[in-house]
Amino acid sequence: MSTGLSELELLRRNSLNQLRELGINPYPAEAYEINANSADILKNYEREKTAYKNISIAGRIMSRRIMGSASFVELQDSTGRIQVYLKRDDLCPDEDKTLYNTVFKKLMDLGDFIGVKGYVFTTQTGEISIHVTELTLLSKSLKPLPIVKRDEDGHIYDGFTDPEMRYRQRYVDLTVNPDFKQIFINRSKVINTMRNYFDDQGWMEVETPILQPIHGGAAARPFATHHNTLDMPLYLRIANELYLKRLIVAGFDGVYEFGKMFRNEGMDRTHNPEYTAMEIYVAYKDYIWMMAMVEECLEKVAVAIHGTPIVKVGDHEINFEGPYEKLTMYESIQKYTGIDVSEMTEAALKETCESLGIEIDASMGRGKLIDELFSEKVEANLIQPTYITDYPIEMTPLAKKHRSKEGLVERFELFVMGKEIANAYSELNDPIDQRERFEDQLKLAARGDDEAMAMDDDFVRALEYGMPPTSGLGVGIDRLVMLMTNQSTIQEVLFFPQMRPEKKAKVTTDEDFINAGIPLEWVQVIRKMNINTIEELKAANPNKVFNDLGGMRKKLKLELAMPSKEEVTAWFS
RNA sequence: GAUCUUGUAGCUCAGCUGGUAGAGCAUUACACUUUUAAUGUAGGGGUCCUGGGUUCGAAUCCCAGCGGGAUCACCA
Repeated sequence: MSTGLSELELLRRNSLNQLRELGINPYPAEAYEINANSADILKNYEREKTAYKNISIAGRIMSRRIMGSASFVELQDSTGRIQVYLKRDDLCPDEDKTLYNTVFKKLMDLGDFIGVKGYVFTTQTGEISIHVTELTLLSKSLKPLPIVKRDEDGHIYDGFTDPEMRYRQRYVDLTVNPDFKQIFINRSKVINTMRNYFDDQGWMEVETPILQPIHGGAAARPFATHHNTLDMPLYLRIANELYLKRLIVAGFDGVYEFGKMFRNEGMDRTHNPEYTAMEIYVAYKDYIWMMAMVEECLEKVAVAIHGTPIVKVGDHEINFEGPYEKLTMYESIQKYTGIDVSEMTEAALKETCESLGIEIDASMGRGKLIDELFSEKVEANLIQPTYITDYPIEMTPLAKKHRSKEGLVERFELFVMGKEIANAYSELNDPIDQRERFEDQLKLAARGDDEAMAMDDDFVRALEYGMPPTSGLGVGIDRLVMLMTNQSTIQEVLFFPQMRPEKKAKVTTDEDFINAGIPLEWVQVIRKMNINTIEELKAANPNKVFNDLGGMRKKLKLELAMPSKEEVTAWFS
C-alpha cells in the first residue's frame, strides 16, 4: 500500500504490527533498569564470577546465529559488544513458546534494542556470554543497518566506509563502526583536560556573543544575517578575541572560551565553515610566559589521551613535552631558504618572492609578502612542535610592538605537522597604537586586501579606559584533536561536518493520488506501472494508461472492477 | 572555484570490445540445543544517479546536470 519503502522495510513494518497484535509494545515507555555493561562483564567476570549471577543489560542486536531452539545474539551497548545466549526452554519454561519461536526468531531484527536479564557464563568455545532468562523488546528498528562483519582476527568485511553516508548518517556510522566513537571520546578528553587545567589556575570560562555587529578579531569572510526587531545586519563571529579582551578590561585576570567560530570560506579536509576555537587571555603575562603555559597544557592533553607526551601522527612521532623549538619568523625563513629578509624593503621582497615562484599581487604589503614566503617555504618543514615568533607588525594589528626589535610584534604561532594549531600575542593595550593599527588596516583594505580588519571603536574605547598587560592565546581545537587522534581530515573529528543538502527524492503520497481522483486500490497499480508522481501521470497518454491498467489487472490477477475510460480520463484533468 | 575520479540490490562490490543484470552478506522459508564471518537446502529483491544524444539495441560509448571522493587555490 505505501511506497518508497524497500522490501526489507516493509517486512519490518509488518513485524511491528504483528508485535502489537501479540500485545507487545514495540516502543515501551517504561525505563529498563540495567546493572551491567558489556565492557565491565568482559573485563571482570573471570575474576569475580559470583558478581554476575543476576544481571540486566540492554543494547542493540548486531548479529544473530539461530540454531533451532538455541540462539546466539551479539548485543551492542555503549561500551562494546557481548554475546547473549538464548535457549528456547529457558526463555519459555511453559508450554507457550511464542516469545522464542515467534517474537525472537521471526519478529526481531538486527538493530532492534532489547533488554535481557540472566547470568554470565563461558561457552564451550570460551566466550563470555549471557544466558538469558528474560527478554524484553525495547525499541523496534524499522530501517536495516548496514551489516559489517568481523572475523576472529578483527578483519572487517563489507565495511560501511562511504564517507558521504558516514558523515550524513553519523548515527549509523557510529553504530556499525563503533571504533570511531573513540575519536569523539578523545575529543571530549582534549577539551576537558584543557578546561580542568585552566580552572586549576583560577581562570574563568566565559561566553561572548556569537552574533556580532562588527566581525572583528580576525581576518576572514563572515556569515551575514539580519535582526528583524533591530532591523540591522549581524554577523556570526569569526573570532571572539575583542570581547574576551573587553573582559580583561573589566577586571578578570583570566578568561577563556571554547566556542564555535564561523567563516564563510572554502571547505576541505582541514576547514569546516563552523569550527571550534579556544581562546584564553591572562592579565599581567606576556607571550614568553604563554609559551611555557602552552607546553604544559598540551603535554597534559597528550598524556590524558595516550598516557605519554609522545603521539603517533601519520609517519611521525610527535613529542608534546616542552620546551619546544623556537625560531623567529626571520630565522625560520633563513633556515629553510637561506634568505635573510629582515632588512628587505617591500620591493626587494616582491622580487624575492617572484624569483622563488610564489604568487603575489599588488595589494600585498611587506607583512603579507613575508607571510606568503613563510607559508610557501617554511611551514611544511615544521613537524615537531615549533614556535615561530616575532612577526612583522603589518600582519598583526592586535599584538603589542616588540620590546626590543623595531618593526616586529610579540607574537608566536605554534606549528605541528606543518599546520598552525595555536596563535598568541602579548596583547596590544596601547589605545592610541591600536587605533593607528586599525587605520593601517583600513588603508590595506583600500588597496584591495579583503582580509584587512575593520575598525572597532568600542573596543578602542575599552582600551582607553585601560587594559592591563595581557597575553592571549587561540587554539584550533579541531586541528588539535586531529593531531591527538591521528586523523587527517577535519570531518573525522566533527560529529556532523557540513555537507551539501541531500537531494530529496520527490515522493508523492497515496493521498496526493487520491486527491487527484484515483481510487486507492488503483494507486498501487499506477505505481507498479512506474508512475510515481502526479506530474508523471499527467505527462502520460490517457489511452495508454487505460490500456495498461487493464494489462496490469490481468498480470497481477487483481479482482478489481475496471474503471471506465471516462473515469480514467478524468484523472488527467 | 579548477582538475582528476566516482555513482549498479538494504550493505560491500563484479559486470571485458555495446546484446536485455550478477556475487557475498543481509532478507524470506525449512532444518539444526554452545555457535561465533555459524552451517545446509530452496526462494524473493534492481528507475544500473538524472536528462539528452549515437545505435536495430546503452549499466556499458558521447554530452549536460546532480551527488560523493581526491588534489589544488583561499582560509584556522
